[in-house]
Amino acid sequence: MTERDDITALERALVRAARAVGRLDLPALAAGAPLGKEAYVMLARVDEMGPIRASDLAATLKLDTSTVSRQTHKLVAAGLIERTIDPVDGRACLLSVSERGREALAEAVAFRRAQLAALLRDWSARDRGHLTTLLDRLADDLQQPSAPDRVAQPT
Amino acid sequence: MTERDDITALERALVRAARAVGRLDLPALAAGAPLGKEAYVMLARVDEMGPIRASDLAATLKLDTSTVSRQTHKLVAAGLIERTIDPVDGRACLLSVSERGREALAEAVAFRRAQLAALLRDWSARDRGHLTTLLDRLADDLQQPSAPDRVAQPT
DNA sequence: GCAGTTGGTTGCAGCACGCAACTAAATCGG
DNA sequence: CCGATTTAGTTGCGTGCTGCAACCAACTGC
Repeated sequence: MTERDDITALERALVRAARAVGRLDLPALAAGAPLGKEAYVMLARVDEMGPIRASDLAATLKLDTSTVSRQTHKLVAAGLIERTIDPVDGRACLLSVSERGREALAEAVAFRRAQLAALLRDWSARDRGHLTTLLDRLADDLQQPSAPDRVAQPT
Repeated sequence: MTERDDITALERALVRAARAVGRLDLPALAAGAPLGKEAYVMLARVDEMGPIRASDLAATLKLDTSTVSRQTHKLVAAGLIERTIDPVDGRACLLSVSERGREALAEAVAFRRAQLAALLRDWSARDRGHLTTLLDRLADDLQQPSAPDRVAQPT
C-alpha cells in the first residue's frame, strides 16, 4: 500500500513536471530563444553523435523517419545542418552540424541554461545534482531497458 | 564554472526525461491505456479541483480557453465529465467528473501506476521518494513563482 | 541482371494548440 | 430600467509535430 501511493505520487509529479518543462518552451520562443524544442533536440543529438544517418537519428529519438526527414530539411534550409551523401551507401545521407549550427546550438544552450538557472536560483547545488542524477537514470529506464514501446506484450 | 556545467547537465537531463515521459504515452495508448495524455491531465484536474469553471481550468493548466473548451466537449461527449450551468453566472459552466469519468480516471491511474512500477521496478523506495520530492519542487518553481511565462521581462 | 531489401521523401490525415472574431449573459452608469 | 461595456465560452482559421502508407532510388543476393 505504501508502494502504491508512492508510485502514484511519483506518477503525478512526473506528469506535472514534464508538462511544466514542455510548456517552458512556448514563452521562451517569444522571449527570443534561438531554437524551438524540436530543432534543439535534433540539433543537439546530431552534434553529439557526429555525422549520423537520418534513420539512426530517427531511431535514437524514437521518431518516424518521415518526421526526421522534414525536420532535418528545415535545419538544412536554415543552414544549421549539413547533409552529405554517405560514401558507403548512396541512398543514405550523413547529417552533421554546420558552423552556423554550432553557434546556434551554443546560443540555445546558453539561453536555456540562463533560463533554468534563473528558475532554480535558490536550489542548492546538492539538490540540482541529485535531480540530474535521478532524471538521467529515469530517462534511461524509460527508454533503454526492456520496455521502451511495448509495455505489456508477452512477445 | 562548476555551476555552469551543473546547470547544463540538469537541462540536458530535464529535456531527455521530459521527452521520455511524453513519448511514453503513444505506445501506452496502443497497449490499451484508457485515456490519452491530455484527457488524463484534464480529467484529473477537474477531479481534484471539484466543480470548476472552464476558464479556471484553463488557467491552472495554462491552456487557452478554446483548447479547454474543445477538450472538455470531447470528455462530455464521452460521458466522463458533466457540465452544469453555474448558478451564480449564467454564461459560465461548472465542470465535474461523472461516475463513468471517475471509473475511467481510476482505471487510467491504475494503468499508469502499473506501467511506471514496471519501468522502475528496481528503484529503491528512497530514490523514488526523492525523485518525487524534487520533481514536485521543480514543477512548483517552473510554474508558480516569478517566472511562469515571462522569462526575461523587466516589468 | 533481375528480384528483393533498405534509406529516404512525400501525400495524407490526425491532433493539440493559440489567436481572433463572435455570441450570450452579466454588470455598470445614467 | 435601458444602453454600453465587460466577461465566459464557442468556433473558424491557421500552424506545427507526428505517424502511416505509398513511392522512388540505390544497394544486395542469387
